[in-house]
Amino acid sequence: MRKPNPQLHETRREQILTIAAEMFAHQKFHEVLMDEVARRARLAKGTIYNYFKNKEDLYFAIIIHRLEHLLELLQQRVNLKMDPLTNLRRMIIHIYSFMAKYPHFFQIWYKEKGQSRAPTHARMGELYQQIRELLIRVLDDGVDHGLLRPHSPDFAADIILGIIEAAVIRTRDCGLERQRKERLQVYEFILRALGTSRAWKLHQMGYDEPKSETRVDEPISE
Amino acid sequence: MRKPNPQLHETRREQILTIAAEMFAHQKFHEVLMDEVARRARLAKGTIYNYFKNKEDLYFAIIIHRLEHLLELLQQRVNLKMDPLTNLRRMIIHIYSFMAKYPHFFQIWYKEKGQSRAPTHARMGELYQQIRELLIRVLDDGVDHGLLRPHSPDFAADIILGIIEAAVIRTRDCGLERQRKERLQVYEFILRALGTSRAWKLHQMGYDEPKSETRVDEPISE
Amino acid sequence: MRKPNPQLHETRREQILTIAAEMFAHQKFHEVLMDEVARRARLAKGTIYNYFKNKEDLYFAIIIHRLEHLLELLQQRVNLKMDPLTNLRRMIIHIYSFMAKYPHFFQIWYKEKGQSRAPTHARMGELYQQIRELLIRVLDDGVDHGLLRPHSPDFAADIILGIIEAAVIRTRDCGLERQRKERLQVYEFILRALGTSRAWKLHQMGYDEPKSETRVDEPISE
Amino acid sequence: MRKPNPQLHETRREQILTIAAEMFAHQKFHEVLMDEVARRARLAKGTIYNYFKNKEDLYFAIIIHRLEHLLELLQQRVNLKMDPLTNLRRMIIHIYSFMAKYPHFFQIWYKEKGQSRAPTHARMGELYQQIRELLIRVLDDGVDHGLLRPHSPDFAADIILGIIEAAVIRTRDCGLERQRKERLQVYEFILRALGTSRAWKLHQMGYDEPKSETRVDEPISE
DNA sequence: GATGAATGAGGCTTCATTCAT
DNA sequence: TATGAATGAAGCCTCATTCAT
Repeated sequence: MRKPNPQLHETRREQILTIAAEMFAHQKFHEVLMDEVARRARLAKGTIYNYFKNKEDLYFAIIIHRLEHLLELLQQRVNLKMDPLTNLRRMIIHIYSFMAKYPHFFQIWYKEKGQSRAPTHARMGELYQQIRELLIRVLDDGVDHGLLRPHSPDFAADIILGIIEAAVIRTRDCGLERQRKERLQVYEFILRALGTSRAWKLHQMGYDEPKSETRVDEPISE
Repeated sequence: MRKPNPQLHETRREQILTIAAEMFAHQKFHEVLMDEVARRARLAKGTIYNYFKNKEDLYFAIIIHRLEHLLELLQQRVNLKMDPLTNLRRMIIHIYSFMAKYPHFFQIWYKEKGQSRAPTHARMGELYQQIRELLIRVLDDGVDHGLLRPHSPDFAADIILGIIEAAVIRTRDCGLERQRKERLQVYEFILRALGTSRAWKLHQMGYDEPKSETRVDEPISE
Repeated sequence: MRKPNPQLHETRREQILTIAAEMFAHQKFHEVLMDEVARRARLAKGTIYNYFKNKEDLYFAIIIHRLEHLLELLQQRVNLKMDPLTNLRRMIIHIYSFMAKYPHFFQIWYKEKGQSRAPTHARMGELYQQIRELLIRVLDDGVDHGLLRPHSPDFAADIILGIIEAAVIRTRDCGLERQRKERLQVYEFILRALGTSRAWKLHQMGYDEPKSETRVDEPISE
Repeated sequence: MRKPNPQLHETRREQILTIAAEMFAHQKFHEVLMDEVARRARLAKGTIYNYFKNKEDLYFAIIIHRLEHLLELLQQRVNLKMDPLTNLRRMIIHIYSFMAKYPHFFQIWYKEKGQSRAPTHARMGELYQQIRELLIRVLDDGVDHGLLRPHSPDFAADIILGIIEAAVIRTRDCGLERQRKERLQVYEFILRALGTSRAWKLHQMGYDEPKSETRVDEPISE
């Protein structure tokens, strides 16, 4: 018997996750076959079941896995002690980039969100809430600093996420340059809707786009 | 001699459509059983297949059926010779109301939109485009009248639909009063983002909300 | 209520029989749909059931109907007081022509014959036996007249029918001229196998082919 | 680790083939239930589908499997450098024996042959042609050696196969001894029809039946 | 007699999951 | 841990037959 190798185990798990994510994104749940998942992962069917309890478990693991990464990334990039507009901009840019980078994951999430029944998977709901709350804190901070007009932050947060989603779908098949423009357009759209006139001036002067920010265009390492 | 009765045929078809729409909205495709559809429609299993070729056909018939109604409604309510803000407001309000009224249909549509592969059902794509084009014409008209700032109408149309979707999901389980506020909030959010200062003034003076408009709160007869 | 019209009833029945025969000949039993039979007969599905108890009844009715006609024909054409070779020749020619003319019927019969289980339909077995017995009587007569070598008439009868079947299948898609040659070849093959040298000489002198015989090439009226 | 065992796979396939062959021979296609096939094979229903794509595939696999065995056997037993009469005799005897031994298979083949539409299964047509061509070569050889009268070998081949079929059906329920006589009778019938007088003499002297030939009565191992 | 919508038993087939190796 | 043949519950769908009109 081989030594249990947690490293290898995690790698295999991720492989399966990646492959399955692509499949679930393109096909309905019932159209994705465990046989095919195994075949593409170059594993025996039974092996899949060493890593995931069942098909549904695999399905939700995909969403959770990605959401955890996204949350982690956002927590790193957002600093409530910094400029609120920069934070808002980063939220938008990173969520957009993340969704565009993992369209497969995103589409699954997108599908599940539309499902109204009680949180299909508790952990998924939790993560979504955490991302949403981070955005709300950023928005509140903007209001406090007189950069965003007073507004319902709940409403704004949900609508912002909706806008990003719509933008990602729109530019699903576009190149990076086009996507970079799109996410800027999204930011400006939101700034027009929520920002004070001061915020708009600052934006036009480039104060919400520090040089260091340029890194977001780089591939986001997982 | 039993006469063929096309009237009855259409009625039956609609009955099945309504019942199935509810089921597909609450459950995934593979969770909806044709047996159960038949049971709820108080019909024999085989009878369903006299009206729909198969399960998928039934599924897409639901989407198409509702989209046709929505397009018809919008075409009735929007008049390009009238005030552009009123038209925009009506588009938003009616799309929102329609989606809120037929959450089952909406959720199916919402799920299918996320699917990127070639138009699963050509007719569905057609109808979506027609609704989108109507919205674009309204936006262009707004720009021409100096009520909306110059902007990319494609971008704006997709983002507006995304916003409405997000708002509908947010208020999915709320009462009518709450939903009425929500859709107004959506309109104002979009007006802030796209409107000129003149448009905002007109809105605050109520020029974009003629009294006759109140009817949209009434149930939309099918 | 219309007067019951036995004439019309029989006509309808034959129409259905003819159409169904063609279908059963080209497709397996389970591939033939009552829906399709009705459609081709330009009748409602239920109407078929006014003429035939069920699908199997229709199926066997086809075979029986044709076999009755064939037997009747053979009884008319064979006269045991006449030349045995002529009778044998006529048996072969008429069975061949009948099978070639009604390939659909023939193929059904052919399929059923291979089925070993107890006479699927008693009447069908009866008719087959009657045809076979007529052939045996002709063969016996030939032996009695010193035209056929002594042989087992049971064996010969079955083998002759097998030869005719094989020949019909061979020339299934050939023209009338080709088929006329084929059936002559069959007769000669059998005469070589069973005939005495005297029989062969008579055949070559044309004694077994009186002029009146030419009529067999004409369409066989039903 | 469970090794893939191609041997076992083939064995299972043959098991199913054997069981299904019996069922298809006794019942019509639509009367044979896959459930029953599985039950008799002592396998789960789904397992059948690991070996055969569907019911039709299983059906044709039966025919093809048997035809391949028959062709192989004939190729072993026929040697064109040897006496043509012996070869003809062997062809007849082996085809007869094979059909009599595998009546189930034979009946399927018999049924399918009557079907005129384009080769339902290309491989089946191929195999049939190969057997037929082998027989034609034997007949041609006989003519070349002055043992068979000049004749159309196509006609003769088809008629010979038809005769054998008819003989097998006749003796379907008879014992081995009776069948042995029957196939000799078939050979003699054909020799009378096609043979020269020299051939008949050689036959009566036993030159076409070398002692080693008696083995054909032994069970044909599969 | 004619019609054809409705019926529903029962077929074929799928595919997630298990488990002996 | 890995394998993949076997499992069998359960789904979709068909289609012969009925029966109210």
